[in-house]
Parts: sequence; structure tokens; C-alpha cells
Amino acid sequence: MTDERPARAAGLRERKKRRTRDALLRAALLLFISQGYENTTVDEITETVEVSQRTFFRYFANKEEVAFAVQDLVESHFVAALGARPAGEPPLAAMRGAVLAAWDTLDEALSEVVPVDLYMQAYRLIESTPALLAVHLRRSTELEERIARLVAEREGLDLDADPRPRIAVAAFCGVMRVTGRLWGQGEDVSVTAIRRMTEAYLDQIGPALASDWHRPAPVEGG
Amino acid sequence: MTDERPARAAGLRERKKRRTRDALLRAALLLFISQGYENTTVDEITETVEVSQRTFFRYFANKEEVAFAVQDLVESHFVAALGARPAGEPPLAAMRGAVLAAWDTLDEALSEVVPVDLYMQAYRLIESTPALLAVHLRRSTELEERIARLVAEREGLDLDADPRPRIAVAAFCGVMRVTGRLWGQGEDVSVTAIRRMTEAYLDQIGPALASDWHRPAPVEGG
DNA sequence: TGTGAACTGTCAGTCGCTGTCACTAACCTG
DNA sequence: CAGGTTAGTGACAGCGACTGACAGTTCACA
Repeated sequence: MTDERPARAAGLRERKKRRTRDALLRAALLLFISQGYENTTVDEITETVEVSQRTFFRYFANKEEVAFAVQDLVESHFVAALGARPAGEPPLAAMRGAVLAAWDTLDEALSEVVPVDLYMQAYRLIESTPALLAVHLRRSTELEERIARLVAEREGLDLDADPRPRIAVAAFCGVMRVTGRLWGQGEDVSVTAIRRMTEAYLDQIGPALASDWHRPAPVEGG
Repeated sequence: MTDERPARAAGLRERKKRRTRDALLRAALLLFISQGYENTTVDEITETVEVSQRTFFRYFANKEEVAFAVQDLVESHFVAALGARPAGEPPLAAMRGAVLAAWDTLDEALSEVVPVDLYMQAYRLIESTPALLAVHLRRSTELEERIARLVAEREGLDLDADPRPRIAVAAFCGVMRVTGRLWGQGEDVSVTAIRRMTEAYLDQIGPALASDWHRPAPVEGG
């Protein structure tokens, strides 16, 4: 939750806590990826770290939470990128610019915690595990609300009086989710691939909502 | 799963099965609504119906499934409505027409199974229970895929070669989900209310994706 | 009417998760 | 540095969702 990474050497107790938490996180992710989420018991995780099961549940509210620790960082990274867009930019353009910028800088943003490839694997795990996907989507609605507030703020609008921020964000996020899903099903696991798909799909949002689909030609395949 | 409602009097065994299934379904919904989903144990459900817990799990794969039985019907009702739209109608217009038509005819569509009000209560329960909401959203992505196939078919397109069907459907469903959420948080529980909100929000999808938000005025509040 | 298949109950067991309690290591005070 | 407080931990007991195995009952169909 409140991560407080920059708190350097804040007492022995603190450091010990962070160490066990990180150990649990890493062990869990590796086990999930190698043998699947459902096939991994909490006991297995705690055994490899050599702590009691009770300790695991003191650091993570439930088994799911550990799977979304890195995803949390990525989402905050996007929100930060959106906050950094120039004020004059229209909403959809700003969101588009923010995702693309976020993909471009993801590497450095995560490098201190986890290699990007591990995150990518974790993301595919989430997409392919029904129980995790469900939680992911619910969390996404919370992210949507966060983004909508940001957008409303940028435009100087009252979120509860004007539905356009939520609607624009919903449409945008809907497309992003399709992108993530199709990327997860595809074969190219790279960040480059998902960045390319992001761009291509967002470019299609206008044509897709137009009345006549029979004029312009499609651009991108699966 | 395969519902087969029209199978009339198909043997004593069949009827008995349907009776216990329906009894479990009704008992579960009533308990969920009156005391909450998490606060209701499977044992409670089976006790009121007087069957063993094992029997419950033979009819429903898990506790969640029973909460979505009616939602299943509603979604199929929408898909049917979409299938009935005139062939010439553009995608977005067709989907819009289908939802509205579905709301208008929901009463008769459900009346044989469950009163509409009970469904509305169940829907609000889903929206307000994190665990159920998560599953609902995952199921929604499956519905999206179904709709996208239908849309692609209508337009004579290959779903895997042209991203527009999935994108249009994603944007549309994103807006529908915002609608459902805000309706669930609002005070007017009626079908009329959600129908009105549906219309208003879908009308804002164009303006919301436009570059300049500072010309047109908002229409609907929370 | 009898035989096989379908449906159900009982029981035991796994796994995720929570409450409790006692122990110990880290921090704080004087 | 002695003594008290506090936070992190382990061991254990328990609940609820869910599953597998097996046996008893009930219906379908020849």
C-alpha cells in the first residue's frame, strides 16, 4: 500500500520487514510463473522463505495481493505519466501519450524492484488465470476512477456533474484491456510488441466508432 | 449451462432436478440479498432447501455461479436483441438500439423465471460485492467477445484481421459498465432509471472522445 | 421385474484465511 | 546498561469453500 521505498536504513526492524516481504514476493511470483497460480499453495511459498503461514498473511491480505504488487507499480507509473502531460492536450490525446510514454520508461521505473521481463510474465499469468483476471478487472475499475478524476481535474470539470470524463476513460480503458488481452494471447512477449499494439489499437478507436466501416481499410492483425 | 427450459415434463427425474436447482437458486438469492453474499454460507442455503452440501456443488460449480444464473439470462436477452437489429444499421447504433430494446422487454423476458425487481436487487448486490463484481467483470469480457463476433459477422469482417469490432465493442461496453456502476450507486433502483442513464451516457460517447470539451454543455448528473 | 445409470448423502480431507496466545528481538526510557 | 514496552513472529485451533471416494437410493428402460 504505502510503499515508502526511499526510506533508507530506517532501523534494523524496518529492514528486516522489507527483506521478508520482498523474499515472499519474489518466491511467490517465481512459483506462480513456474507452476501456475492455483497449483501453488501459500504453504509452499512460506516454506521456501522459511517463515510461518501466519507471517505471509501479515504482509499480504490474501494470496491474490502478492500477484498484483508489481502491477500496482506499473499503474502508478502510468498515472504519473498522465499527470505529466501538458495541460493544453485534449483528454484522449493525453491518455494516449501517457500510456506510450509509460511503456517507453517502464524499464527504468521497474528496474530497482524487478526485471521488466518478470513483470511481463506476471502480467500474462494474470491474463490467463481466471481468478486473477477477475481481480485484475475489478482493480482496473478503481484505476479508471483515479484516471477519471485526473482528467476531470485537467479539464476543470466536476466529475459528478459531467459524465464525459468517466465515459472517455471507460472507452479508453476498454480498448486498453482488449490490447492487453490480445497481447497476452499472442506470441511476441516483448514490451515493444505491446507498445506497438497499443498505438495501433488506439488509432482505430475513431474509425471503429464511425458509422461507416466500409471505407477505410484495417491496419493490424492478431 | 445448457438451460433447456422448453423441455416440458421430460420425465420425473428431470423435473426433480429442475425443482431442486430452482429451489437452491431462489434460496441462495434471497439469502444473499437479505444478509449479504459473504455472510451467507453454502450450508445455510442447503439447509433451507434440505439437501446436502455436496448436492449444491453438483448443480453449481461454486458459490459464485448461483449469483449469476439470472444475469446469464439477461445477457442472452441482449445478444438476442442485437441479433434482431436490421442488417443495415451501423455497429454502434445497432448496439445502442439493442440495449434499449432489451431494457424495454426485460420484464416479459424474465417474468417466467424471476420478477424483474429481484434481478435488479441481485444486480446491485453484484455491483456492491467486490468478489462478485470481479467475477462479473471477467464474465463481461466473455460477453464482449460474443458481441464482437456478432458485430464482425454483421459487417462481414474477419474478427482476427480487423480490430475495429473488438474496439467498438470494448468502448461501448466500457460505457455500459460505467452506467451500471453509477446506477447501482444511485437511489433510483428502477429499470426506467437505468434505461434513461443508458441512453444519456451513450449519447455522450461522441462528445467525450472529441478533442475539445469546452464547447458543448453536459447533460446528465449523478 | 430386474439391471444399469443417474442422483444423492456421508465422510474425510485440502486449502485459503483468521483469531488467539505466548515468545522473542528490537527499540525506548532512565 | 537494566528494565519495560512494542512489534514481528510461530504454533495451534478453527471456519468455510470445495473435492474425491464410496455407498445407498431412485428412476429409466428393456
